[in-house]
Amino acid sequence: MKELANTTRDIARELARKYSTMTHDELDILESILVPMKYAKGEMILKEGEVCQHIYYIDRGLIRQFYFKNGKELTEHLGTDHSIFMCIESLFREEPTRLQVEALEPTMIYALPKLRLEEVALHHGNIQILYRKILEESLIISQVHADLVRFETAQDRYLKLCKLMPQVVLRAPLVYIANYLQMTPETLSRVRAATLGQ
Amino acid sequence: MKELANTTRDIARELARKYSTMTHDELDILESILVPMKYAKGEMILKEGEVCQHIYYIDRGLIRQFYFKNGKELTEHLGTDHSIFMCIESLFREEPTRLQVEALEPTMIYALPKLRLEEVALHHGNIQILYRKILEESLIISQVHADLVRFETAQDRYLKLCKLMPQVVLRAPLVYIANYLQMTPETLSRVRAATLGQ
DNA sequence: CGTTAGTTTGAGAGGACTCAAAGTCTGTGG
DNA sequence: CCACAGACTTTGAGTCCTCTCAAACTAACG
Repeated sequence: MKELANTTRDIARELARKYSTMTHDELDILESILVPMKYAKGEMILKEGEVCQHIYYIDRGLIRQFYFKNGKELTEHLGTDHSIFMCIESLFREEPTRLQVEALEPTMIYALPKLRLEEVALHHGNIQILYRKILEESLIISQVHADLVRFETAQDRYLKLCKLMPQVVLRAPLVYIANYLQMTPETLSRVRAATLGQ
Repeated sequence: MKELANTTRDIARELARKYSTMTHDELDILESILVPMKYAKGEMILKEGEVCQHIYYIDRGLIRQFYFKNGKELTEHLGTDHSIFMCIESLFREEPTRLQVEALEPTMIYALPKLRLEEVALHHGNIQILYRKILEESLIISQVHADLVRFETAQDRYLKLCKLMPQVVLRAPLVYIANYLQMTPETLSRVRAATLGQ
């Protein structure tokens, strides 16, 4: 248990450093609301119909968020070490998700419960700022992803993703990368074959 | 001037109602930081290279956000009455925008200066909540738009936009709607011709 | 070491693009 | 109030990228 507690503090520090600054008290509070969660490869982190109540921070691992559209599974997001994800509509509207989340590797997550985070944000300026920065960063990421797929050929989308998220490209199965880039697995396979030199 | 002040209060109430609740004091503060701005058709609201310092609330009018990519103008967003927009990367990173904003109709805007908003959010819980809800809503909207263009034919994208933003479809020039939906103007024109019955 | 999931390769079809030209609308000035 | 210039939209023809369907191949896991 000692070791777990230490790690939780590490993550609190990591979050503080990335998104804000913290007094010792605030760091204690942040640490106290973090929830460590461990998932095996293939395990579901959030299933359709559940309500998302956390902002998730991936310590180590790989996840995909996906949903069904016209009977097909679409990949909304791929996330890896040291990044944030959440099921936006479910989290903020407190409704059941359409977005499901699956661990593609053994994955260690530290979750911030939204309700607790909002409580402490009211009285602790730096945590308020942390929460806001997390939302801001998510907005920027969604904008960058939108740009990634806008008016680009399949090949260019892939090459840009390689630069933007090299870890994801190396570690995620081709099907999900293809899906995330809005192309079929066949097309991505051909793009890769054509790209080998570059 | 009397009339302008009244209108500013109206907008403060509108924002309070949409995004949070407010004490009288908080409503006064919110009103005091709102900046009314008026633009003629075709006028630029934000030019490339300027730093976005406000969250904009459209009282009446129509705007488009666009940027250049591979020498072409791409429409990132179309916004109309009673909606929020901002140049996300510029606003949060305090960098010059790549995103420009143009008024497509005579447009009345009330702007929230980010710096002032952050100041008052630190000490006024309801304004903090308002700010957060605005960010949350923006995230949801960007997700909905991402879904709109994912694995859909040109025709389906258009039909869905008609349901989602009918005012925009009625009032914006075809070129920008086409661009926003990730198709050429020619394609949208053909889609419309094929859709007349429906 | 077999079974199944995941990836590659092939052939053919189709949606959306490009380039080009004609047609229509809008607003300004005579 | 009409005429004209410029902007916007429509229509056409041909091409190409990506999709679909199908089958072979490879890798991963028990």
